[in-house]
Amino acid sequence: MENHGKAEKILEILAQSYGTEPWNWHTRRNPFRVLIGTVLSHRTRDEMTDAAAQAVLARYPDAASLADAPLADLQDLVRTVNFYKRKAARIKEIGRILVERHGGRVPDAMEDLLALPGVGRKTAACVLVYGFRKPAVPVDTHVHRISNRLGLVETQRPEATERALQQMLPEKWLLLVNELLVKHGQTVCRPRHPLCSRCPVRRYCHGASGH
DNA sequence: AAAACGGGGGC
DNA sequence: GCCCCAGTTTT
Repeated sequence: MENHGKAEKILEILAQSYGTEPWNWHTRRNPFRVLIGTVLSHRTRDEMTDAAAQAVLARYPDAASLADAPLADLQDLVRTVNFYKRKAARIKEIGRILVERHGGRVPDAMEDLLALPGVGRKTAACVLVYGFRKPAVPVDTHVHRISNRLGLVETQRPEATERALQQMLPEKWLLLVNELLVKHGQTVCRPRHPLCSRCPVRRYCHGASGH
């Protein structure tokens, strides 16, 4: 209610500050690309992830080819991302499961996505909203922290933040809320030592430090 | 609820 | 050298 308008206002300001350019593996409505790119991105800076994701997807553009990829080649292609050995095995296994259980395609149900190795709610939400344009909110540590700091939610668990944001936000913002809050979280509203004096939405913020 | 996983870039 | 990072899984 009160927060509906507030959330939208905040996102409008952040969109002006940071732009609305989507992350590159989100640019196509391709659930497979979104899935693989997002799994590779876990706990890894996006500039490290991008080249790896592009390389994998260029050589293995679908589930069937990924399932048959040599593990050593996958490891080599994704060597720049964090947890690369585990992730190489995971995306190969994801390919195998997609072929075996889903006809080689990415499922569009949260429950099916969560059954894939290395896929939690955040990754599943990315696939749903970026890949399928279905309503979902990817909540990572930035989104959770900033939503609380701004007083949009008062939640302990990310899943509660996810539900609240999805209810609060008009559909047009679902594609952008994650990227805008992540960008804000990386540059200004950092986990420690936030740069509140430079914050474009500080007048909405409950947790501003140093006034 | 907290720890483990696990590695390269930036300061 | 130390600290950080678009999470997920396991204890």
